[in-house]
Amino acid sequence: MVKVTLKDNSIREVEENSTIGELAAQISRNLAKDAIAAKVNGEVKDLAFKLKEDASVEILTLEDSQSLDVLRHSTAHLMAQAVQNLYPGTKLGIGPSIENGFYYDFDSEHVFTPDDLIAIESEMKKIVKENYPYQRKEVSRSEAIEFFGGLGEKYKVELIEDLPEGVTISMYTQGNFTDLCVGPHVPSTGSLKVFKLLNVAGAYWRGSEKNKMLQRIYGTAFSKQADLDEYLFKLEEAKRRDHRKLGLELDLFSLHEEGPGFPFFHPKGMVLRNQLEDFWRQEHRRRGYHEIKTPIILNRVLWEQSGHWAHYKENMYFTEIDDQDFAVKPMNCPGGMIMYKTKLRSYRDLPLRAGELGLVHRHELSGALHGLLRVRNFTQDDAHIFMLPSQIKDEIIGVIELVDRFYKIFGFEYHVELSTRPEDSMGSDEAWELATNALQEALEEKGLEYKINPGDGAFYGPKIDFHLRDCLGRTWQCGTIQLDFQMPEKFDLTYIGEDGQKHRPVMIHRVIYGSIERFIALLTEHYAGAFPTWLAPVQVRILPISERHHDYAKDVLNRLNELDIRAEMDERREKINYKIREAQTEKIPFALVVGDQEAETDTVAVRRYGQGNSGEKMSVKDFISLVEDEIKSKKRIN
RNA sequence: GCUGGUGUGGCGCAGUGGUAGCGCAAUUGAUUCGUAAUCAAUAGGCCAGGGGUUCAAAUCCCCUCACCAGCUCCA
Repeated sequence: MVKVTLKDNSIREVEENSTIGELAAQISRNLAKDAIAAKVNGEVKDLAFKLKEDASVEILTLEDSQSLDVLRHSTAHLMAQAVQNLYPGTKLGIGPSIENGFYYDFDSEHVFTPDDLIAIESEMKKIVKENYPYQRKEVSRSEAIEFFGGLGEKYKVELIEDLPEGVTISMYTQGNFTDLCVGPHVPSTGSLKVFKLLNVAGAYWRGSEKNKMLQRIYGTAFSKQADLDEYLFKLEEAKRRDHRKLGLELDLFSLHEEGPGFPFFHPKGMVLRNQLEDFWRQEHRRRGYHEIKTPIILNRVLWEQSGHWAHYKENMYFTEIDDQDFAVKPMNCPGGMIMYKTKLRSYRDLPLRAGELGLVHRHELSGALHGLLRVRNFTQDDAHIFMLPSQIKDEIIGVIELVDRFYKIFGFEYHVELSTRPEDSMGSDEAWELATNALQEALEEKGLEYKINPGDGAFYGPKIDFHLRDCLGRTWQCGTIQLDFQMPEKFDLTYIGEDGQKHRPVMIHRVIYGSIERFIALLTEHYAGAFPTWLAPVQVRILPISERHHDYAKDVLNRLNELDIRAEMDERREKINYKIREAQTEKIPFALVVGDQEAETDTVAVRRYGQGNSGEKMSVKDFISLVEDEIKSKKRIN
C-alpha cells in the first residue's frame, strides 16, 4: 500500500500501482467523473499515472486553473488530429499550450486559410464525440524514431534525435493519431468541449529564419463556454484601446505611406511628448544628470571605431557628404564618447551622467513595423554614465530605482529581464562576465525578480531590460540598462585617478522610457486614451450654454490659461448635450458647463470625464486648485 | 525579410464583369438650447499604384507599395 496525502491534508491508502483515476474513484464518484489531471508532488500528471510510492496528490478538475494548460495542450493534439484527417500528408511541428491558448505548427502542401479553420473545428467536434482516450506509451529512442520515421514525420524524428540522453520518451495516442509528447493529457477527447481556432500565421521551424517556414494555427480552449465568451469579449475590448485606433481618433499622431515607420506627431501628440520630456528633464536634473545634444549624422570613421559598422550596419541608414561616407545615428553613444573626450576628466568628475533626448534611425524589417510601438525613427531618453569601476553597482541601482519611480507614476506593471552576450558581439569573455555579474548583483541587491534572456544583449554589453505590456498582452522592451566596457576602450576614454595616472572609466547606457514613441503608445493603451490631467492634451473644455454666456466663459478661459492650464472653449452654436458628448468622446478630463447660474456666482459646473453626473458646482478658484493639485501630483484616475 | 490576409470619400463599411453607394465626420443655412447626438441642404472617391485580359474591370490575372496577424529581429 502507498500513502497518499490529499489537498485537505487527509491521508488515504491505496494499492501500489493504483492510478490517479482509481484514487479519484475511491474518493467520490463525482470526482472520478470530473477529474482531468492531478498534481503529484507538485508535478502535473495524467489520470493514468501510477502511484508507486507515498506522495501528495491534488486532483485537478476543469475548475482548477492549473488544468487549463493540460486542457489546451490536449486541444492542440485534437486539432492536429483533425488537420491530419482533413489534409493527409500534413507533417507535424510542435504544438504547445501558451499563455492564452495553444498553437500547432504544420508543414502541409495545403495552404490553410481562415475558412479552413471552420472545417477543422467541425472535424475536432466530431473527434470529441467519438471520445478517444489519450493513451500514454513510453518507448525507447530507437522505437520512437522508427515509429515517427515510418510515418514520415521528419520534424518529430529531428526532435527525438536532439533529446538528451536518459530522458523518458513518451507518445500519446488518441484514436488514429499519435504524437510525441511528455504530457500530461486529459483522459479522453470527450473532455474537450470549449475551444475556438483563432488565426493562421507563418512560423519558422525551431524559430530560426534559416529553416523552413511552417504554418501555425492558433486557438484557445477553456473549461466553460462563459470563459471563452469572456476571453473573446476582452479581445474585442482590447482592440478598442489600440493606440493606432486611439491615436487617430484623438488626433495624436499619424503614419503615412510616404514614410513607413516614420511617425508624424500632431499638436495633441506633441503635448504628450512635451509633458513626458519636461518631467524627464526635471527628474534627471535632480539626480545630477546634464543634458546634451549630439548630431544625427556623423562620419563613417566614427561608426567604424565604435563597432557599429561591423556589428550594426544592417540596421543603419547611410548618406554621402562631399564624397565622404556618413551614417545616420542608430544610437547616441558614439556622440556621447566624443563629448566625454572634449576635456581631461578627473576621478572627481565621476560619475558623469550625460543625458540626451536623441533621435535615432534604425532600418527595421518592414514586417516588424507596428504603429508607434515599432518604428524606424524614435527618440531615446538616453543617458551615458561614465564612472569608476567602484561606482558601478551604485549607479546601476540608481537607474533601477529611477525606472521604478517613473513606471509607478504611470501605474505600469513591468517585468525585468537580463540579456546576456549575443553571438555577434565584441570584447573579451572576462569583460562580459564581469559586466553580467555586476548587473546581476544589482538586481539581487534590489530583490528584483528577473528572467534571463540568453544571447539578447547589445553587441557591446549585457543589459537589464524593463518590459511593459500592450493592450493585447504583448510585451515591449522599454527601459534598459547596459553595462559597457568596450566603448571606453574603443574610444580610449580616460580619467586621471588619485594617483595622477590615466585610468579607463566604465560606462552605462540607459533609457527610462526607452523610446518616447513606444512609451506614448503604451500609455495610450494603458489609459485607453483617457490620460491623467497632467498629460491630457486638453485638460479643460469650457462649454457655454448659449452665446450670451461667452463673455463669462472667455473670462474663465483666460484665468485658466494664465495659470498654464490647457483649456479651450466650445463656441459653437450647439446644444449643451452635443458639446458634452464631444468633450466626452475626446476624453477631456474636465468639461465645465457655464450658464446664467455660473456667470452670476463666478462658479463652474464641473463634469469629470467618464462620470455621468450632472456636474458639481464649484467656484472658479476651487476648480483651479483642484486641477492644479491633480497636475502637480500627477494623479491617476484609472 | 518570411507566411497568410486586407486595401473603396477624413473615419467605419456595402458593392463579384455593365454609368460608384450608406452611416458618421466636414461645409452652409436655420435653431440660443442646463449634462452623451437639433433640422435641412451641399460638397467630397482615377475604388492603394502600375501593367494585362475584355466591347466593358472596384470586381478576373500579374507586378509593386502600404497596412493587419504571426515568425524573425528589436527601444
